[in-house]
Amino acid sequence: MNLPIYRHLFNQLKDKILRGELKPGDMLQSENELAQQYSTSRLTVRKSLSMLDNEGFITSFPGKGYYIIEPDHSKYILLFNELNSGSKNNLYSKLLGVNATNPDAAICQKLQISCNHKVVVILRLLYSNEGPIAYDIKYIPYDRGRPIVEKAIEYAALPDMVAKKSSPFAIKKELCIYIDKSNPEINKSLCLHESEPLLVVEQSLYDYENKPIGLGKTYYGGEHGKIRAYSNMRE
Amino acid sequence: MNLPIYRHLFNQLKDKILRGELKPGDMLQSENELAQQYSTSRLTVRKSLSMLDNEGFITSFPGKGYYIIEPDHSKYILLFNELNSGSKNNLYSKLLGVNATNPDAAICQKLQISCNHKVVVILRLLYSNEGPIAYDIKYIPYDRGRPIVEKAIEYAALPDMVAKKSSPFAIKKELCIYIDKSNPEINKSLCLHESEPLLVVEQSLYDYENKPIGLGKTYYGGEHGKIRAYSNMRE
DNA sequence: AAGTGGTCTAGACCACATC
DNA sequence: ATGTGGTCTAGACCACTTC
Repeated sequence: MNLPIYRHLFNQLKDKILRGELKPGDMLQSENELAQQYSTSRLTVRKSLSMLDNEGFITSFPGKGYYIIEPDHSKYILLFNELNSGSKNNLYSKLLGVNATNPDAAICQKLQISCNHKVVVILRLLYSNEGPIAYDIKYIPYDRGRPIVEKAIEYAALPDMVAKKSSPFAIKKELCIYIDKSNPEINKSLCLHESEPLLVVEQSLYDYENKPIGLGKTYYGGEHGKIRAYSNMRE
Repeated sequence: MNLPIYRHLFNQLKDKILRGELKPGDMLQSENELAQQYSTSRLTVRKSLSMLDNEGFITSFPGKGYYIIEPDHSKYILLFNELNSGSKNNLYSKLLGVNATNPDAAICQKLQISCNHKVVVILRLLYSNEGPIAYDIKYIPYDRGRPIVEKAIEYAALPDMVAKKSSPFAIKKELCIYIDKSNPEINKSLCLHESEPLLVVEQSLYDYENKPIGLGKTYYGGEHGKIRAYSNMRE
């Protein structure tokens, strides 16, 4: 035990919120009142309150006070990495092919390039000990001096393929999850007998000026197509 | 302009990180050094650094210093509300039916209740000006004094239906996205001619003791089955 | 022993909201 | 005029790491 004062106050206030004693819209005591009650300084109280703010429980208005927030129930955290599927099973990756081609119009549009712009296409099969899991395809515009190392191609997730340049923080990502029919190529790789609807996770990567720098599609077969997300409430 | 000092320092450091001048693993200058350089106090420096910490750029180790973090490229933010589909189109809700029944074994298992436990089942159709979007079904265990108001049934999202008791913060959510075939009932509502694979968003709600308090499934027809998520990089 | 971050105090001045 | 939160100072002591 022997928590720091700010931790103690934080826990007490958070508890009141979680138990419903403090409801959305309610105003908290002022910083000075809390400082007196807990026999501490204003800074220590502010530390507790800023933590509650960071975790989405309260906001403050200059000259007015602190208020309990109306929680946003639509927000979820989604963890997605095509090479690390929820860490439930070991996932392996096998390179099926790499080539530089002119992709079709839909891909060109998504990458915001002209149709004669060369694109590196990387095909991979993702599988576990029990068999194939997903068919994975990446499109990376081929330009400037951006080398793609062989090892990266087989064992890297999309962000790590393209984020070599500049900073790994200067990257924006977008995910789109939808249904698409499999094609003969995918059927063969995933051991499907006929064309089936598959769950597709499409990953778009942009640099800091919003220029597309990579596009990935992962087609999950049968029972493997389950994407999960969680509320970000602290443990 | 005239930003506060801590804001100024925060921006400068964040810029260095985004431009790649500071890379993952690099150590920052010490609090005292930064305080001297910016002719300010240690507290002001600490404010900047704690903001960078909160936004996932750096960590600190007592006795050692501050270090740039290896960013987690698998983290996404997913916004889901069955009644507010990305705010692109106005979405309406029509109540198809409400009844209290004993649901099948799969539902009972997910709600962790016995098979003779009554469950309130709510069926809704979600549609826009252009036609039906999704078929929505909720399962809420019927027990204790938890009244469900009529208006809530037609116009509320699942978290708002069940979070009346205690605090709206004391709720854990889980989302699972997968493919399922439509049944005749769904076909009729969504104007489908035959059984089709649909994108399903399954929402599980738990109270603070991890007891299930609600289950929702939303079946999206055709082109409407697109779920998006974004990296949490600021603005 | 010296330097680092973690916690904390006792003040100060400001812009803002309320009355 | 008073109270509120927002910013900031100049100290202090502690536990920790490194040398």
